Amino acid sequence: MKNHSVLIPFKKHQHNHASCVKTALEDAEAACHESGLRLTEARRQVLELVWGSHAPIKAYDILEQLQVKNPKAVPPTVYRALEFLQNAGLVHRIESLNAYVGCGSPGEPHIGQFLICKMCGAVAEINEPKITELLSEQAAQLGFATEQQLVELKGLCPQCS
Amino acid sequence: MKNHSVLIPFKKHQHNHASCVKTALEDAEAACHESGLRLTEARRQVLELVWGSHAPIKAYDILEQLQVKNPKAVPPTVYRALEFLQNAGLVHRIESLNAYVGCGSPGEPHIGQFLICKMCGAVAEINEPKITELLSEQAAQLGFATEQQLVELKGLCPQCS
DNA sequence: CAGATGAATGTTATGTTATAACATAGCATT
DNA sequence: AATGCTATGTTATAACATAACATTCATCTG
Repeated sequence: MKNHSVLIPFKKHQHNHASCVKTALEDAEAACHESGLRLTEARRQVLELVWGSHAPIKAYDILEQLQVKNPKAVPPTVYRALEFLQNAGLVHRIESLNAYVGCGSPGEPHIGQFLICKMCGAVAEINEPKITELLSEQAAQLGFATEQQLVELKGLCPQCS
Repeated sequence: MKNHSVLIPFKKHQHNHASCVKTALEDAEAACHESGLRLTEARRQVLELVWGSHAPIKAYDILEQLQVKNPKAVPPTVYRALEFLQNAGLVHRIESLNAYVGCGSPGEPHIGQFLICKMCGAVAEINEPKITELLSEQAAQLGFATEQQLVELKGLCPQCS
């Protein structure tokens, strides 16, 4: 029984990484075209690097890799691209790691919940309305009007536990 | 009807800040004595500064205030104290703000959930088992064994909304 | 197609957050 | 007093992020 709320499942070791990145980039192109956003070369390259690592990747690691193809890349280059990609709903920032992951449902802004494996670093993104609703509801009982939710769970993924 | 799961409620403007800090420090002393931990002067001072600000306070702001009383304080002074206080369950780090708040139930390690007001910066800490359980449960359905939970909601507190 | 406009990128510098690594001091037990 | 452990002092630097201003590029408009 497939759980449709899983946006990025934990990956099997053997999955075809190259084609999975390719698909993500094509989806991103489509989503940007759809909404009139410009997925420029710099942005596309950063997105490719983010997807290239299934574990969350840090800004300066992106920078280092980016500099191979683009020697004049500097921190603002990366942070600007990441900002764009986050606004476009193409990547998420993992607050507890200062790192970034590709988003599982590009183009549709949504509330993501993240499961982060302490052992292998893999991340799964889920979008479980039950969680979202319970959180908003509990907050509302205290008179708090929720605008953003941050949910990050750390533990062991199926393969590591 | 009081909700016992609220560990640190949003404060009224008029509450007696000084006595509220004093109580927190006394509780901390007691909790440390209980568990054989040493609440040294440096640690006590940092804890006092954290409680002195009801909004989350940043490490370098703590440092600046600490230096008034202790001119040789440097970043490691503060970060070591904060690490101790976190392990002792006396303060929590708010990941999305890189800042720290006093813990509402000192000494008892627990999973805290935070409501953060975007307007005034106030934070409320709750500990709602329903949330904790739902998160663990949903994760478990994907074969993920949760060890830590991070829940931070941003929005407007009762006074600001 | 020339010129205007705004978005994107280049560039330099710096701000902010956090830790490594090693030396010294303080405290508790023998 | 000698030992060993915990805490603190000290210096330096690592890691993360943005400000501010200059330049280039794409797109539109007349």
